[in-house]
Amino acid sequence: MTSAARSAARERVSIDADGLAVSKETQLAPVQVEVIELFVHAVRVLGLPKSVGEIYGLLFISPEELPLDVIVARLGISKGSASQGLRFLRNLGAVKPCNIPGDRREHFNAVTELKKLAAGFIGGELTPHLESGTLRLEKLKQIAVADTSEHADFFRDRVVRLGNWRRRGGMLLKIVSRFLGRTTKK
Amino acid sequence: MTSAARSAARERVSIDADGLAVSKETQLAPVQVEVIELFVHAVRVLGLPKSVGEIYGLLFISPEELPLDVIVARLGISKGSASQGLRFLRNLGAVKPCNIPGDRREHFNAVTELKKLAAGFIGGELTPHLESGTLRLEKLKQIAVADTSEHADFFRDRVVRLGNWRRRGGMLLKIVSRFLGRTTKK
DNA sequence: CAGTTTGTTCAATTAATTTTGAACAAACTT
DNA sequence: AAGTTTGTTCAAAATTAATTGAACAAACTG
Repeated sequence: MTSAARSAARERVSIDADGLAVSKETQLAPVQVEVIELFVHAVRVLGLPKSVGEIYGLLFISPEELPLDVIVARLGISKGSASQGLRFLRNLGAVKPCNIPGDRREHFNAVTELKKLAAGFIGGELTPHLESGTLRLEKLKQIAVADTSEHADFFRDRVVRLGNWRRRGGMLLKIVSRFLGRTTKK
Repeated sequence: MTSAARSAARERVSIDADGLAVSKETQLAPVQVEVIELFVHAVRVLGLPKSVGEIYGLLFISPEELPLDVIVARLGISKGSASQGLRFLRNLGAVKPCNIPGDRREHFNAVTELKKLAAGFIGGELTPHLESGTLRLEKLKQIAVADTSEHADFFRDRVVRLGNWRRRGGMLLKIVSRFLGRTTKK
């Protein structure tokens, strides 16, 4: 496709009632639109940008792997957003690149096993924060033992409590991973 | 304290290296500054505003209950922020109001049991999202059964998978609550 | 009751985050 | 090698979220 042809296609893009881009060439099925919206809401809860939800949602509800420029066209987002969103999702292990014979473009598949998604999110987003919290806590202990104020005992008590919270937080992440690893019926 | 006296106090407020307000009258101990910073980072991870972390952190590391205007003075935040932050924390059950005899102002205590905090956060922030997700999913099922496209089977498969995710998410919240309810040693 | 204290609300401001798009580089094609 | 495709980067623009502060109401006080 020449860049002129691409501009022509762009001009036919319109925005539907829910804010998703649609056009003759890139039309999404109603189910797809709905699933993408669901993921946009879900990633908001996790504190991730909308575009990440759109991209993952589109891949999740697409029967075949998609290259970057198709994602851009179907969602009506910028190439930059798509590139960054895909990198993020790839780092988390939420999408997998795959090669399509006879096509130079890198295609992407959604990883749909909840266990893998959770493991990626825990390892990529949660654990780093927990670890930086651990560092802060060490610093805090130093400061607390050095404190000689009237309230030193109270302060040290609180710092101990924070240590307990952190330990339980770490245990929780393990429990969550283990639970999601099981293939539960019922 | 007259409003003139308050302005005078305000003028002596300065900003330290870490951005926390300090002054002769409202100086925070180094441990306190550190704990507040720790909470600011923690609430960021949870997707809550900085001011909420500051307020909770201050109450957590204060030996006595504090009224709104003292929180405002010690943190150097606006009365509006403090009022909204306290309402949020109170709704979550993370702080408790209490009466101090001979003082008309409402004072606040931090709730420091991890179980209670988690229960409040799960009930106040997570469950509502899970429930709105449930509604979306119902709508999605409707659309999926009505789909007659080439990919109808694939779509229905995915919708079933989302239903499984949601069910497991609900179970997870219960497991987390149960775990944090236990008083675990080691 | 007139004045003060206490706390809430909300429109405007400020700050933080996300998205865009154009410039660029690398890999391929003819 | 010149041109095309594919994808990345990053400064600027747009969007979204948080904070401020002034206006307000309610509850008290003398």
